[in-house]
Amino acid sequence: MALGDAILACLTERPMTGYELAKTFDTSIGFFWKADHQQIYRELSKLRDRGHVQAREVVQTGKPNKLVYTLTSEGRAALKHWAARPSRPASIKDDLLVRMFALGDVDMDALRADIMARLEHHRDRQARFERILAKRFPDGTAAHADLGKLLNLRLGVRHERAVVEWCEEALEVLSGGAATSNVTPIGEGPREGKA
Amino acid sequence: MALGDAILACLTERPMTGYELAKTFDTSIGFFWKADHQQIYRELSKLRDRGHVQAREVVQTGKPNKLVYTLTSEGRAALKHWAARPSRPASIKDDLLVRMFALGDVDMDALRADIMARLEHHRDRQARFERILAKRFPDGTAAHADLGKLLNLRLGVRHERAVVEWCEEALEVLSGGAATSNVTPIGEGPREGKA
DNA sequence: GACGCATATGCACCTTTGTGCATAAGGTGT
DNA sequence: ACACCTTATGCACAAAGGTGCATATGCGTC
Repeated sequence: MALGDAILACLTERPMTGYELAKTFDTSIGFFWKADHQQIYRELSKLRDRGHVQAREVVQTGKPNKLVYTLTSEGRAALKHWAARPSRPASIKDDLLVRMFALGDVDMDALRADIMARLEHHRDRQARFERILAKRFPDGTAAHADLGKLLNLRLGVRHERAVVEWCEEALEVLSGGAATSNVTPIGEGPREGKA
Repeated sequence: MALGDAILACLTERPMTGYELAKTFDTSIGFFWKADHQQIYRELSKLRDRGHVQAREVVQTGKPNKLVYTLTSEGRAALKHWAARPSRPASIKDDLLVRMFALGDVDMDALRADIMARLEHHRDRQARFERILAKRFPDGTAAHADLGKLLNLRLGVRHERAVVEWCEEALEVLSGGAATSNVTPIGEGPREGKA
């Protein structure tokens, strides 16, 4: 039932329609929690049934009427209650790692291409997070309620950076050349960050 | 259908029973892919129906007979085929990040306690990965077929290290004291690794 | 002797997630 | 005129994942 709570968390910011929530899940909170619009609409109905959100219909012309969902006090309490229990660490569950595990039975060229694509993907995300950080929190400071968002972005940067470094290492190791050696202790390599 | 492929990947090492696979999913490959025994047995039946694995019954006394599953050539081909398509990056989906996002509506003491528990958890995992690395790959070298396992462990170390550093940062920022400031560029802090 | 633990397999149910499709209207491009 | 994108909501079905329970037995231990 974590998606429901993620939606409640979004609605603490401001009331939103399902459509807006879907977009939010494509950007800010969606960086670490993917959900498409069907899931969100379904979950919203459930939350409404439980009384955690309240829907207000806004009549529109030309477009279908929209339902603006507001967090109720019950919803806020439910979120607080949920947040009070210890979280459990999520597992990584990445296809690529399964491929790596069975590296002996895998086409190496495809694997290398895959890692290269991933490298770009994670570089992109790292850059995106850094851009958002610089824009939303230019002094590295935030009001209390926004501290979590700042920290989430910083985790994003750290995580993507770690994966980027790993992709680079993997490509080097798998390049065939110095294949089986020259692995250096982690955290020693050149570091081109904002140094 | 990724769990099925993860099982096939495990079986490239050697034939195993469902029970052994469940244990494997608790240790090596399970560091990044959790699955309990029910899931594994279910998936094994499916894989057998598809002809990707073959079951051989081994009669035992005192214990229920066991079914040793062997990867068939069809299974190996299916794995290869699956591995050839580009992987898609997994999202993080961590409860803790949702809590952080809604930080204004959350009990701060519980949140801090949660982060502290996580810090320990990730430190443990980092240490475990480093221990396994040192034991299985003492020279940082591996035969081709094992390179993926080495790299996976090194990703594990990198990932856990990133999260550990973030937990420390989060605790500092949320400690109330210098609450809203003193965030330094990432990748600059003291680094107590094997330096 | 009762209790739990390791070995070994599995069913049934429920929740969560993913995919495809449907509706509805205005705007933009060709 | 027709195709396609954006806004806005939703159903139906299938696949995947998680929880609890059931079975069977030998071994150690309290």
